[in-house]
Amino acid sequence: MSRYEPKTIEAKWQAAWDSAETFKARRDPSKPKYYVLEMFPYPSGRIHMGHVRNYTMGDVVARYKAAQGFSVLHPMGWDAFGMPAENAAMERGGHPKEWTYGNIAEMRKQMKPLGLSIDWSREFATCDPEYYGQQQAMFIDMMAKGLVYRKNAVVNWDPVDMTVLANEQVIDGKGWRSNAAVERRELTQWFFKISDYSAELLSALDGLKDWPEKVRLMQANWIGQSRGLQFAFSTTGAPDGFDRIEVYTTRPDTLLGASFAAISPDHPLAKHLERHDSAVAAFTAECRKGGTTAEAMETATKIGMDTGIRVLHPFDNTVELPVYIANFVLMDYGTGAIFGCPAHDARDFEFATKYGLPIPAVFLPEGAEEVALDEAYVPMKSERVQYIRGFAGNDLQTGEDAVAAAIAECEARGIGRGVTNYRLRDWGISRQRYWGCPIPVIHCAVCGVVAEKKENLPVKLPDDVTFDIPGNPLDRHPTWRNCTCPNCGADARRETDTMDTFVDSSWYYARFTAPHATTPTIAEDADYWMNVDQYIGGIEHAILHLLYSRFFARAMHATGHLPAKAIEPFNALFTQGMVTHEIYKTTDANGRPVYHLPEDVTSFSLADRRITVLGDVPPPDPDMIADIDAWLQGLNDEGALVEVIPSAKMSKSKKNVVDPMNIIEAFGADTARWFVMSDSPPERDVEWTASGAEATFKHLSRVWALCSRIGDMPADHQGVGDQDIAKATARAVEDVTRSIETFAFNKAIAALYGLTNTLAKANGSTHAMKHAIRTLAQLMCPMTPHIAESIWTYQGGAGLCATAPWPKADPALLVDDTVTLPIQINGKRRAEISVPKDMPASEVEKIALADEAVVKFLAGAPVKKIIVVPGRIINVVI
RNA sequence: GCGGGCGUGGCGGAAUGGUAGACGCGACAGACUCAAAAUCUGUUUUCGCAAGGAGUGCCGGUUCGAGUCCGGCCGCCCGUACCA
Repeated sequence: MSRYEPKTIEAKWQAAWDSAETFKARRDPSKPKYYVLEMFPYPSGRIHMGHVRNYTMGDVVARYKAAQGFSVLHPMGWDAFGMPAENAAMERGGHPKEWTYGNIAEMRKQMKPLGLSIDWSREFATCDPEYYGQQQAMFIDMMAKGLVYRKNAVVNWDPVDMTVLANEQVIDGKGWRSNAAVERRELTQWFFKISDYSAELLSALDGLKDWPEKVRLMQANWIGQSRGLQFAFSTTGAPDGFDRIEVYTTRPDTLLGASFAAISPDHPLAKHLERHDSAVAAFTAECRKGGTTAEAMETATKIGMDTGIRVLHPFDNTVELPVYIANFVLMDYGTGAIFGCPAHDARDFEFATKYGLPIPAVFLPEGAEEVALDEAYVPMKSERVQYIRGFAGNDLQTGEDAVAAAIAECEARGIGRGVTNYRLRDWGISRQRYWGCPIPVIHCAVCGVVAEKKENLPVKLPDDVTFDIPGNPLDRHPTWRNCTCPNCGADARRETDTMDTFVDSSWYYARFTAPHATTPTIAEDADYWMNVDQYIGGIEHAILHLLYSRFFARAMHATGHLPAKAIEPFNALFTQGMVTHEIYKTTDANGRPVYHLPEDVTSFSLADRRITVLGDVPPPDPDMIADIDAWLQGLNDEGALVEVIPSAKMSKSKKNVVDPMNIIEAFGADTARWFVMSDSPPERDVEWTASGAEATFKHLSRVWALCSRIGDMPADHQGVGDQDIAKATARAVEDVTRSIETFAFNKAIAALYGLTNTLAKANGSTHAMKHAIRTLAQLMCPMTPHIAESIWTYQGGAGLCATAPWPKADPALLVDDTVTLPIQINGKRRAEISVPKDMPASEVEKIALADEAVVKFLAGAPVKKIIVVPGRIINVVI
């Protein structure tokens, strides 16, 4: 066996897998199936270490499950629509299509050398007409089911990208991609009725046992269920048509603490008033101005304007409350109007204090006397309080009980009704962009909005477009835009909005089960392959992508494209951490930071200092160590001292990136794969270090050398310690198996180091050594499949290592005949003894008490108690 | 503010309530070498020559026994927010 040359063997084995179609997913009713999916990439043009980590994790699971005898589906595709392609076209010319498919080809070329066990025959891009045509078909089906609608809506308008953003895409008042301050505009938009499923999307979270608790919580908070009372105030002095104002409250138990009512600046009453009253118009304009930027949100003070209108308290018509327009009341939550209870709401308190409104307390801490409040008293709803202005239930009760009693009482009196509210809004999917899935509808002067006929699908994007003017090229493309009505044949006009790219990624997992079908899915394939057994991706998709996918699976079931069992499409979810790297920074003459690529700096360890300098500087003479500073001063610009900023997410602007291609070139894919799986637990960030990568390569070289040594052993070599080798191997099988099952890849790798070290020191018989290293190859195969194949073949393994059944540990080898038991005295470890594993506790006790060290420690003191945990520990209490 | 997570050697991190620090990095020493690199063999929580102490952010509790469970602090990270 020659030297370890990853390049040679990796290309060789990848070709062997290809020609054997090792990873082709086959529907095999005789086998259990396993569907592993990693979140598919956006084709930005280059793969990064995050991709390597994500796809290696999925690959470890896929290869392991295949070895366990599952029929595995492990596909790959491209989330290929979206703005960057258009931006590239605007900046550099060219066409989004060419840019996208060029990037896909480039990234596929970079991904293949990783040796992932992917069924590439199922590959597709969401911008393939074959894919988005089926998406259009489903859109039409969803229209028929009433899951799609159009409405005028105030939307978040991104002035840079010139498009509408969903609420989910607005972060701190800024566009999630452009980072530009979002404006408000009113447009007619297409929506998916995700809110129909609010209650179910929330309650079904409980069933997702194999999802991270964190993700379930984030989704639950996003859906935002609340229970409260909706009721109407009667008004006095209001314009015609506004004799009632509906309000929603989650604290109806505090109704007798009401001191004002407030409506949103976007409330219909406010809009009516502003048309007739310039002072109101000025005020509402003021409210709308702020409130988008991050600082404005932080510093926003509560402002209000008394409309002069009064409402009557529902319990007492003689009590009148003023109606304010207030900037902190949101139109799109509840009814856009509130009643203010300053005593028990911090926000209302601030408002009432500012405008001199009364602050009557409704309840007090248990046992307290009524005193003037200097801040709002807002106890937990689970806390018991003393009601002094209650109207339902006991005087002493918890907030929860009081709310329930208040709702019941109000319903009985006919004042309002209990309502469950959700924060989740319908999903606005219209985008005024070119590079997306066209919404397949036609606007006809006679028939109105009509769905395109399915036989005319896909509604393909036109190729002849330009991006020299901002806005949507589809809008100014007459031959594409003009069409005939599918209903009446009259001249009509195509919808020019395209779909949010989150729609594309909301069902790709289902499409992988039948990627080239002429319907969105095929029942038999979906039945066999769904659900995704293990989904792997970044935590950044905890809310949007995963919530939309959960909705879409339900919609696909409702429209007959997925079986009922697939409405929760992802059985298990794993969210992996990022790959981080140090940042190397110097400062230029103007004091501005300058960042340097990892390959452009050199680090040394000198005494207890770590020195990092620019350029490829040879390490200092050991004699200089005494005077490092003098040595440093002797360096020119080339060797300037570099500031090292620890562990940050890899980012091009900070130049702390390591190109996976360079690593594969230098050390091979197996090294890259092993390194990203070692050290850190997969859910945490992993720091990429050059020394770690090198150490990995050295380790794989050692394994290679070990394989070579075993291969050179004479067939009749007897050696010693075969039993120990068999035990160490069985132990490793057990540990690696359990670790992979629990996603503890770092621990699996630790166990593999352990077995390698044992074998390197062992001198067993040729037979025992060969068996052990073949097992080692199999255990390494999910992580480092190429070197595993070479070892497997070299040591006489049959067929491909990738298709060999996963090794099983002989349980007899996992238990030792003798065990070492530590002896504690009063909980402190003082000695240890070695005893046969099934020695009765009474015997163990005797031996322990007779132990020399124990006798010495006891010093004759009487033993109060002795605890023997079989096979574990002995504790003597004195 | 609210919700969640996490605090263990120089570093990344192990540890079903049962020998704290597996495994890796780094460092140190030795072998090989004219020398260096590579490789191999050791050592490496800390105080102590040793015997023996101490030790998992801090304080307290439960337990024969606590990194692990409970209560209270401190610190860091993530998510989220005028949600009535």
